[in-house]
Amino acid sequence: MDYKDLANLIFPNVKPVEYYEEKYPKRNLKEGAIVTRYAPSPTGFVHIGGLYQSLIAKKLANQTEGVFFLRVEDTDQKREVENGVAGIVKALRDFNMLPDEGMIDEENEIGNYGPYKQSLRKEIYQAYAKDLIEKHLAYPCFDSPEELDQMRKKQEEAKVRPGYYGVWATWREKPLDEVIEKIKNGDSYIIRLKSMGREDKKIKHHDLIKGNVDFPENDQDIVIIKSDGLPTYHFAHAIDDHLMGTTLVIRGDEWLSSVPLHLQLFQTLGFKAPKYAHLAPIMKEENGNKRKLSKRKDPESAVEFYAKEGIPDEAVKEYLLNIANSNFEQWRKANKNAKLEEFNLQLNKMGVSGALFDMIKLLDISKTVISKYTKEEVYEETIKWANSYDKDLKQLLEKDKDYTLCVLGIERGNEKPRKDIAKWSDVKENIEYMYDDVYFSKEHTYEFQKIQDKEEIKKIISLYLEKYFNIEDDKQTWFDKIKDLAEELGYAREVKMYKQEPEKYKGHVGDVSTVIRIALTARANTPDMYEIMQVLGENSVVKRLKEIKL
RNA sequence: GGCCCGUUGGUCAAGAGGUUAAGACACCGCCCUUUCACGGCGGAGACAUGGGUUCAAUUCCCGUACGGGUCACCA
Repeated sequence: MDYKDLANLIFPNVKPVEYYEEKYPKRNLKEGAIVTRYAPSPTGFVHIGGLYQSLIAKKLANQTEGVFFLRVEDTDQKREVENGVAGIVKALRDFNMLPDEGMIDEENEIGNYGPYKQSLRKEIYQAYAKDLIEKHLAYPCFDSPEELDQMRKKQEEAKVRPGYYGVWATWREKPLDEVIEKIKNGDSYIIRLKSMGREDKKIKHHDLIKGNVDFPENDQDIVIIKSDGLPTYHFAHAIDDHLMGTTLVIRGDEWLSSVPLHLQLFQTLGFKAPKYAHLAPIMKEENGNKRKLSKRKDPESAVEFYAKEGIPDEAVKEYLLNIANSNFEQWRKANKNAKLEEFNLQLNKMGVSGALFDMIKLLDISKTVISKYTKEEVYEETIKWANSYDKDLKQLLEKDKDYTLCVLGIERGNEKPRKDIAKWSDVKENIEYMYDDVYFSKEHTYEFQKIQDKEEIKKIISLYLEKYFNIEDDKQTWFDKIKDLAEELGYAREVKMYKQEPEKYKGHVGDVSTVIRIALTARANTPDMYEIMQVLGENSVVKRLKEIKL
């Protein structure tokens, strides 16, 4: 009996590794092309950090004419969630970030380097594990989880480094007979890597984001195949990214400390290691401390949150790019209408420590993004959102599409477009009062400001209607007439005049126009009143002003 | 605790051995021929800390504090 026999006993039916090396040939891409991936567990939940990773990965692949693929890491069956893959694909689709290769829905995939779902690659991992066992670079270990726990406790008490290494690695050099007997006996076991690393030696790693980082070598005999026959993350990572031709691994920096292990794995398997870029996480502040955005505590950690709020995917991506490269802001300033695709992302410009998530900044970006939309785009996007989250709004918008377009077109499409919509869920509040049926179905409390006297208010409104209101007027005429109205009632026709000699007037034109604005809309703040009147039309304006109950 | 990483205004951040230490968001004030939003102008506000090295350090080195990550048959 030798190690070859042992390997055959453990994995009698797997193909030789050469088969896979041939089946997945080197990719034929141009020099410098980056092959990278997003490799989530199929929990169905996509974290904003996952989107961030994907965005960066996809961008780098696109920039270099490389490949961005989606691999599903479902080797932990306990965490499996139904339709988890579909949830991930949907999130990527919503953000227009579908991969070039990999899973495209729950079951299906595209690309020549699959399967892209790890549970379907079981025998591939086993083939390589078998190869390692043959070479005595891996071995079965029969310690139960309970025994390992006990060992760890002992190590803690003795104040030594915990783990399966050195003298603690009891199954590492057990006599073959004993091992084989246990296997034949049907005992449960796992496969461990036989680590050649030494803790007192350093390994150098150059990370594309974090820079040069030195670690002690890995000397732990880590598990590569679990007792259910599936690989651990580490082993699957090495096999998959080798076979799939990954050149750059972009992942969260919680993996940084696993780099020595991963490099060792690539080396032991005879693979060329990819480059790594470890991303700083997106953080949140709590009680003065920073912590990662949490799935449980922070709704904004879920990609779905943004869809629900109605924040356009473009805005979220733009915000993420802001965090990723600080020169993005400059670029955006110089290229106001350029597409995100045109921005050149650079890994070496990424921050090394986690940024606090800033919703206010996101909303500011979103406002700007939306302000550039045409009224038709606003209409379409709002309907799309309302269809899922606000049926009443959908109905309101669709009842009279032409009218709605006029409402959405107010102060839009010019040099300095309005920026009052930060998310689609703002739209309702912003436009509802422009619809007569909604407007008249509600009781309004008119909160007048400087001019409170009811008689005065009535006088302003009635005089305006009798003498100055004409829907046909152009903007300048309309404007002049408001001034005339103010003047006739003893208000300054220019604010400046009032400020110079306040004692001469009852107030100024702004006070008067505010009365009309509030009487017309029941709101103190609105977009340009001339445009509002034009959209409402003569009948509505007259009706609103006449029927006001003070 | 061991091992890694980090620390520039409230937030995101640029930056270099010698700078008046950028810019964006937020905040405040003024202006923009009537509100709000936009836009313009201006304001307040920062190099965690102690030692070195140096003519000179926020920038380089060491320590301290603080923060983050990691030490599974989870990824």
